[in-house]
Amino acid sequence: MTPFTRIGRILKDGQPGTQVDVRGWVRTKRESKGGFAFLELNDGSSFASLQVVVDGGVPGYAESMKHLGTGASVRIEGEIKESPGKGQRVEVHAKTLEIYGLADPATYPLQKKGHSFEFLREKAHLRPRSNTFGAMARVRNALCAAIHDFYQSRGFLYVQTPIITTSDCEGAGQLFQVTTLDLARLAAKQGEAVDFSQDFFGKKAGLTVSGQLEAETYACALGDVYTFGPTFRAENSNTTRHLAEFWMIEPEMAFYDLNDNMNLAESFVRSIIKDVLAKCPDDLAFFNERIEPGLLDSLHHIVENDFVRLTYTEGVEILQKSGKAFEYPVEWGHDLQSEHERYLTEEHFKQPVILTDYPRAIKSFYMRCNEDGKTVRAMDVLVPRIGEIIGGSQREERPDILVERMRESGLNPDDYWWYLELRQYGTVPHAGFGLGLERTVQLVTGMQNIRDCIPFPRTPKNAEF
RNA sequence: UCCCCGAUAGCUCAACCGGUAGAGCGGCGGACUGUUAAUCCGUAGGUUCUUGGUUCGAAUCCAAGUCGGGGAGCCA
Repeated sequence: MTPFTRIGRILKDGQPGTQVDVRGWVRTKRESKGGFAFLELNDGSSFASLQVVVDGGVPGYAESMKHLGTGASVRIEGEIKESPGKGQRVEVHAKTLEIYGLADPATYPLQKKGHSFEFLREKAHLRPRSNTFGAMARVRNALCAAIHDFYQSRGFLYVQTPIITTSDCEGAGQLFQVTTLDLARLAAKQGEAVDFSQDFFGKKAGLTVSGQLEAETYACALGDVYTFGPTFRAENSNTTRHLAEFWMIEPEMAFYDLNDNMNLAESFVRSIIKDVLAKCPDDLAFFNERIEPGLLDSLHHIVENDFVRLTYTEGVEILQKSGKAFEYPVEWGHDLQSEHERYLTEEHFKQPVILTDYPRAIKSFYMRCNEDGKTVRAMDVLVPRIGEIIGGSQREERPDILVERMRESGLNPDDYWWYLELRQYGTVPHAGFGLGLERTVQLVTGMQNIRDCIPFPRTPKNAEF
């Protein structure tokens, strides 16, 4: 137990007459020269702040009030009382006021009034002190807890897959290179090939773009596993839904087919949203009111209704019959454009959609080939506003076909010798998928930009902090 | 990476046809015995993103660059 009380607790069930010690940061100060002041104190334990009434009789009142402003950190000892004012059940009447640190109002960047998210991104070290980012952090935390709960309660093993990898070309995105070689010296020796045998790992290494291949090895031994860690893509992506560093949850299940995979994905998404709705009502009410009107309705709708499931081919037919003038034509064999996905999930079905059985030419080598020879057992979960939130598939467990698909994709099977051995020794049908954590935070909070759904976003030209 | 848009006070923005910059908020000073983005009065605050060009004169027009936003692609 801490020697002080967290504000969320006081607001929830603090009883009038109780003596408390609270510590936090001043959000606003409303001063009356009549001899008292109101402080809004926030310590991150809840969305709402605590109103503290500081009477002129509190020791050091005049000196404290002269300097105290938004952003200052304080300790207050006082008594909980019923609040006569509107907007709060209880408040604290201070008996003592101790200042830990002042925040010069002339230079402190956060004002009482709202700031643009662009501005706050440049103040990533201070933005958690704002309503929006405090709420985002609590929702993100609740989501992470819900994710672990979901898998732990189903007996899945949490497996840590490597962040540094030497399997180049895992099939998704560009790798950030990891090296201890002296790049300046190499640059001076232009024209000569780089000798990676001299590098730290003895070969070219990079940051992982997916833990899937390694997760498969544990699924093919222990049954149901999941990874939950950072993922890196060195793509020059400049959009509201891409990050160079993001977090991904990748469950991988032995003896699952595509249908089992879809069932898990759907109950997963619905379950974690349900948990966050229950755990973060105040934060979500704020997002619903100030960030994305209609958010709560749309989240409840997702929780309470089945996802629509259809094949890629059926999706293409719906799009072609829609009569909608798309910027890009819909043609079987081409990947669906954002506008197509959005039409399906936002206009046609108005709820999450799981698309399956994509053309094999546009999907990764590890996805299981269908008997028709044209499609693979892939699945994408599409949600309104965000688009793709999950990508997954039943994996190709037949060694000969897998090798054929690698060659088809221009990969050298020798580089994947250990992955192929999973199929040579005791191969099993299995499936899995990847859920983007930040896209889920976007979905749940209604935040427009994924850069505001992670504490310190990494995007092209941005790795400050 | 491509397309479009933008960069002016601490923040959000305005400034007509090219004539040396203005508001709200915030800050500071003052008023107010219960406020809730408090209110009211006063006040200070500017290398108009950078470099170059056109012009008697550029925040304004042109070029390049940098950074930011939206859309697209890549995907989660």
